[in-house]
Amino acid sequence: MSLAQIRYFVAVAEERNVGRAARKLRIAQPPISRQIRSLEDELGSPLFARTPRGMDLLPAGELFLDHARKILAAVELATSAVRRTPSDPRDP
Amino acid sequence: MSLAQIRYFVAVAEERNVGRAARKLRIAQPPISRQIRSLEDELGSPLFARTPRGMDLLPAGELFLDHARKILAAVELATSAVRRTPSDPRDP
DNA sequence: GCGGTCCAATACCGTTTGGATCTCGCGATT
DNA sequence: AATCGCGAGATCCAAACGGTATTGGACCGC
Repeated sequence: MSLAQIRYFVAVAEERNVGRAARKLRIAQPPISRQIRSLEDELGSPLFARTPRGMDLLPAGELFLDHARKILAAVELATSAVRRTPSDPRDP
Repeated sequence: MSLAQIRYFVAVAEERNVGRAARKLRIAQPPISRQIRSLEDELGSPLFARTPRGMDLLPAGELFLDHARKILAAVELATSAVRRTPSDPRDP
């Protein structure tokens, strides 16, 4: 599992549509399809139901979405925390 | 930033030594050096002080270590949560 | 019913990234 | 002074990633 996969997953879950998620992320559609599938494989259960209109979150997907957001928030918190802490106070 | 980088960082922080961290992770030493350096570059501040004996955590490193552990814990929590939630109750 | 449209999935390719191996340079220890 | 352990750099190769082009399936208006 990679942070990129998690970001892709959240985008698709929010857009309920791979193509829109791709445009939002400024990336092509196929990579997102692939990463989502690979994420599902790794987790051992599908996260979305594929419909002709797009992607519907399954219960497992809803559950994972909560965790995914927490992970991304933790990453942002970590980076901003360190960025605010120069090793030398005269640095910034 | 990648989850691998975070895992490497935690291992080095715990071992205070790149070589030992490498052995623990069953990976070679140079990749870890590179990833740590790339992580520091991305964060904009060094996390370790390089000494002839190994690596000493700087204050920024201590700070990041807390966050890093939380990130990894969140990832583990997310995966185990989903793994416990088969889409079909007859699955497992 | 039939072409058009929108969707995700697949196939293939070029590039990038990541790890392994080998080597060097620096300090500490004796 | 010699050696040992450490992190870092350079290079090579394999794996992963993203992009383009294309396919296949479900719904739409006509």
